[in-house]
Amino acid sequence: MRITKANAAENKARVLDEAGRLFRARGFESTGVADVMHAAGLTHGGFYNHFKSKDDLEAQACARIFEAAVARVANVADAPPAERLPRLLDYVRSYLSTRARDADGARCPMVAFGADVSRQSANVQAAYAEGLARYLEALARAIAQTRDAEPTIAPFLAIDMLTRLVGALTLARSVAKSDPALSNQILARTLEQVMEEAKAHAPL
Amino acid sequence: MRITKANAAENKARVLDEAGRLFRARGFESTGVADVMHAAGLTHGGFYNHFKSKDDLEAQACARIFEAAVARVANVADAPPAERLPRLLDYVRSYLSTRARDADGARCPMVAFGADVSRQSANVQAAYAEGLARYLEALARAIAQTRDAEPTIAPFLAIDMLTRLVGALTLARSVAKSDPALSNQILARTLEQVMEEAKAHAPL
DNA sequence: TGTACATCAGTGAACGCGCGTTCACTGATGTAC
DNA sequence: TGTACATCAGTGAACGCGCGTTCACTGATGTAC
Repeated sequence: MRITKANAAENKARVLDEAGRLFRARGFESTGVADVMHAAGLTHGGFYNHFKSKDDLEAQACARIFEAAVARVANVADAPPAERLPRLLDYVRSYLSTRARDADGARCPMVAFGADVSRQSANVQAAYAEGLARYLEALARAIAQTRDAEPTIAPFLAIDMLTRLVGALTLARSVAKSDPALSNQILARTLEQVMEEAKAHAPL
Repeated sequence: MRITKANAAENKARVLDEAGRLFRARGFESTGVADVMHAAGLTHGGFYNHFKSKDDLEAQACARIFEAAVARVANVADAPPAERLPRLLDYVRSYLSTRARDADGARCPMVAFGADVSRQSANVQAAYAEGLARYLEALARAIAQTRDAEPTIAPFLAIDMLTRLVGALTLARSVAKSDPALSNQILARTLEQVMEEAKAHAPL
């Protein structure tokens, strides 16, 4: 039963969304092609009408996830001037919240895939690296706009902030079930430090 | 052909070492029980003489890896006073080196397993959480000894340092092949920042 | 605009293959006398 | 100390099972006239 071109495109988009969700929640290795297709309401046989291989799906899903992440950061930079710092702080608060930690899969691809990307194919690594570069640019732009001057150091400040966010959320998630007190401590301490740093050089 | 008790214990230790190496290089899911046994020079059938399940192996390997990591950090704290700060700086330099980044598997279990621990069984998570707690204690002790006073904030400083180390090495490893320039930048920037922070409050 | 045919997204069964786990067997070690 | 037997670490084949991928088939859509 052939289907409208538009319908097929919708189906592919739904498959990519479900893949992004499942890959982040269970990892690449533990998520089957059939799982993804069924989550999208399809049977698994049709998978290869849309993707060359599971690898191809991983790479495309990766790119899509980063697009969303970059859009969220761009939302900070694109705000009216007075809103920028508050939005940046909101972003950090949300990133390091217990709610984000306790979600089934990490929203942030760096936290969800971190250790696994370097074990995937070159395709996936390329999609990931391009996504991360874009993400860091967006973050640098957002940070630059919450500061008076020194736009040249913004890329470094973006690295500083991102390493702390990724490290803290990764560690907090990894011990969340077995040592919730330590997990909370890691989140709280890092939130405090990152917020302080973000506000330190903000314009009045 | 039965074997000496001592020999059997040696074999188990060798299996655990190989498991630690392979799990860190390929991840839990992509490392088979048979791979581990063959790496240790044994056939896979005997696996269940030593371990209840693959899960059990993962948990024991995790514990063993953290032991080694804690020992390396304790080596800083146990040094003669004048050697402590230099050793701490050496530890950080080595942790954030391109050599550590380019190794097949990350030596640090937080970087190697980060995202995956929360997908493993409760056993593995418990072993991991206990290991991380011990590691942070050792790091706090090392940091406290390179500072004049304020021993109460050492645990927080340990969290600060560890989140940066883990975040930076994770990110640097994930883009090492596709964007080496960015990868180097992340390592270099974080090294600079962490070193500065470590030296800032050191006694003269 | 209407008709006839080719296309192709989706279906469901089937294929190899690798994995975790089990099992019958071996024979030197450990132990009870 | 020596002997006889039970133990058990290691072997290699076998078991299910789930996975990525392939395939023959379906039938509505898209297209050429």
